[in-house]
Amino acid sequence: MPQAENLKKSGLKMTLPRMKILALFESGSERHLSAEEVYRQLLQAGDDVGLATVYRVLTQFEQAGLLVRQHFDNGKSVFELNQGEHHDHIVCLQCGRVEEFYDAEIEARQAQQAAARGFEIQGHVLHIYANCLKDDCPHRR
Amino acid sequence: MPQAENLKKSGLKMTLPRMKILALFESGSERHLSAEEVYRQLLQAGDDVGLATVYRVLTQFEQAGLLVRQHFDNGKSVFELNQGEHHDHIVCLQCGRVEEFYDAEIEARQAQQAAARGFEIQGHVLHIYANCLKDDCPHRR
DNA sequence: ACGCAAATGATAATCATTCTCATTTGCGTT
DNA sequence: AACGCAAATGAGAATGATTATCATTTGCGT
Repeated sequence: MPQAENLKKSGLKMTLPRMKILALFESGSERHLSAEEVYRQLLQAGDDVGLATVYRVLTQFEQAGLLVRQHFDNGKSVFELNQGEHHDHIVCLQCGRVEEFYDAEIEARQAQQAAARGFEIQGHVLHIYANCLKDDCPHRR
Repeated sequence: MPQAENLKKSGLKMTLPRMKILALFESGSERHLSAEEVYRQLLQAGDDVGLATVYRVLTQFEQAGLLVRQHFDNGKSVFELNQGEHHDHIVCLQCGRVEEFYDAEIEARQAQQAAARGFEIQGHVLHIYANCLKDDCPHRR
């Protein structure tokens, strides 16, 4: 029961809502979920959780390092399982496809830029917006 | 009167609130302003504008390409004059201070990463979140 | 100067998220 | 296996940023 282990390590009790929420991400039909989506999926599954709890738990999981939060330009944010390695996102403007990438040089340069200005870097967001050239992507302009 | 030209080109009437708001950015004591900050500065200057108008006008200016909007992870967004050249942002999580930077290597790497995955890059968002070490920055939470 | 669509300002509404607090629950201890 | 209590929860109120509504005002072409 790996999620239980993770909860314990984070100093969080193994409560029903927490297990359910973590299970949602780990069963992972969808990798990225907003708080509202988590809430709706739990309700549909017949679980009686409060929206406040969903927000609380997601935030705790983020702080515990179990989840990573992504804020998008439209003001919404989604969570995804933290699978260890940091990555950035490239998003297709046409079809919404999301791919992940990691570039050590980019990471290093960011650290340099921050340090050079007297900032202690806490994190960053790098979203590349693009058009993908996949066959099933609707390429109208 | 360059701002008047810009307004006309955008199909927007040359109204008092719009001139005032644009002038704020062009006189540019501060480069990045939130809607709330624009509102407060106008009130302080004795101009009687409504907050709704500020939001409306900022959005219109963004659509007209006069301003660029930056969404930050803390939920706030700021506007800055669109001066053509691209740059990224580093934001202090404590005091909200914003600085700009540009790193050619980061830009080049992004292009590579996108191309390697078959994406035609259209744009990107790179926000570094950090704590600044300035004296007037409230380092309590 | 006239008229009318466009723009404004005051306020209500919305949306995502956080807070409050009375009740419930997990879990270490008997 | 029941007890006790801090931690966690759920319902709803509160918040903060932004958007919508609508009666009044204003820019600007005639």
